[in-house]
Amino acid sequence: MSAPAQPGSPPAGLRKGATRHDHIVEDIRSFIVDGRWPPGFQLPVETDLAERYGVSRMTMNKALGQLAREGFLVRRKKSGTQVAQPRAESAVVAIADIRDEVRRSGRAHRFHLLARRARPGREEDALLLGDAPGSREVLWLQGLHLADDHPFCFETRLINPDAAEGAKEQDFADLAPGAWLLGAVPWSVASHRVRAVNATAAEAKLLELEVGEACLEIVRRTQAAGDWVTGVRLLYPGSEHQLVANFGPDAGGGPSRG
Amino acid sequence: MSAPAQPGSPPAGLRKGATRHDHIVEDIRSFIVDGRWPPGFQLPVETDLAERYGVSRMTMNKALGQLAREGFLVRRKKSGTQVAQPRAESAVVAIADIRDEVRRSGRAHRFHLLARRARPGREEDALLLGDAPGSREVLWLQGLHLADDHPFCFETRLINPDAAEGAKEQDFADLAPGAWLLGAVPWSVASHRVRAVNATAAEAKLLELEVGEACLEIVRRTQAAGDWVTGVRLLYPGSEHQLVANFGPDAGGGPSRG
DNA sequence: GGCGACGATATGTCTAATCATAATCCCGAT
DNA sequence: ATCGGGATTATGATTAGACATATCGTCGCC
Repeated sequence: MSAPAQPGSPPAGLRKGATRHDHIVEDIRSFIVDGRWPPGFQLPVETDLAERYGVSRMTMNKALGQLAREGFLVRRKKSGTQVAQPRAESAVVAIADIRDEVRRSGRAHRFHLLARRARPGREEDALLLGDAPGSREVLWLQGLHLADDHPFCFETRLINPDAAEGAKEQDFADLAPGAWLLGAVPWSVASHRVRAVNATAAEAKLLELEVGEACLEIVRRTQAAGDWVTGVRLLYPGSEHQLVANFGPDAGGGPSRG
Repeated sequence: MSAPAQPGSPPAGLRKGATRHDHIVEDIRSFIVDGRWPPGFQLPVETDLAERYGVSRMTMNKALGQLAREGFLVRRKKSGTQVAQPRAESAVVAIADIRDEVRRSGRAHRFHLLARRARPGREEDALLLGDAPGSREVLWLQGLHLADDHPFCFETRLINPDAAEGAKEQDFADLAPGAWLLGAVPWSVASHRVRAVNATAAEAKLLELEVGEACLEIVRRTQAAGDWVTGVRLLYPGSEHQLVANFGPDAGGGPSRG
């Protein structure tokens, strides 16, 4: 192995818009991801690196701290800083917004409302909401997302009219309820569940599939201020749709870990 | 609406192990997620907040900067700091390590090797690897992950013997290749793809399903130092398996966004 | 009334310094 | 030889201060 290439050389080659610690983060990350610094590699001490890069210890600390939060480095007092071992074979997959998803593939997005009812909550609503909504009135919707007028996603949704002000007055004829809710609901903390299911006869007809064809089912429950706002089930043709992730060692210490 | 509850009150109630900026981050985040500070809400200026919390501006800056990176706040010079609008209906789903997954459900994990061959690369290998491996020799494996001796996941894998030193000598009879690779490969940057597929007759038999039943397919390609290390296809019974995520507005500015 | 320049303002970044904390090393006593 | 305790060391946290930068308002000129 011998000594890996040295960092800290380029004080001149500063890209515009990049701060010093950004530059250092990218530099060190490149050392790690391309293998020049293997897992377990012991980095020089903070003060040393700071001197090599020509920055103060605070700036170096910020850069190393960020890399540690991202999971590339492990830092322990006295022991110093080491390149992290690859963690479990875990990863993180992004679920995109439907409109963005369709548009990114270069097609036109359209929403077609199939059904809309205001009715009291039922037991079966717990499938979308986790908890039963009680006997309060809920808004129930079904619709189809189209990409270039081709079926893309079948949506079944419950909305809490108490939490989503103005929902009762919306007819959702063309506007997808998800898009409308984004602008109307004060905040959302959501939980998602992804499964594979076989298309029922009705679903197959709507999505223009064979009965029993595998579909990707995403159930999302959205809350705000303790109360549920909406629960939605999205059904994508499995052959067409896919979730993609590109990731290094860690997801980067996101917000809701507690 | 009126004035939301004030922050900065508790200088006394410091939990153990929590730093000051951690405390501030949690405090402000709670204001946002439970709706006391709605989207678009204008926060007091940094110096003001710092004074209220009894910390320096640097510490306050660290806390606000972290919340901004997490996506809860939007900061612009002169305009000040605002609570972010809920972004697209996007989310992030975690893919866990298979052993962890099984063990977390309280069952015993076991791997059963079905086939193992060293052979030249083929065109069809591109399905797992993205690119064709050329005519170099590859290691091809198939096996079944069991939870309490019940089929849990069907695995098909290609390994690059040049990148994974010692792979040729491993027989993988009991040790799952994923677990072995974690300890043998210097680093891995992986890309994942999740789809829904119908079980073929062979797959259904192995997983003890009906033919055509919906399954969750995860394809992972792992690289190290520019070369591919392994490509794997994991097939889970769709009814049994699910991916779950709990998230706020953003995934938190992870490592590989470029 | 419209347009441009300039100043005020809030955040962004960086520095040097200090204290805290945890882990390790090392040396001496038993 | 081993165990314990202090010294050492590297990171962690915090602060006050300084300068940079983007942007919003406003004032004055045309």
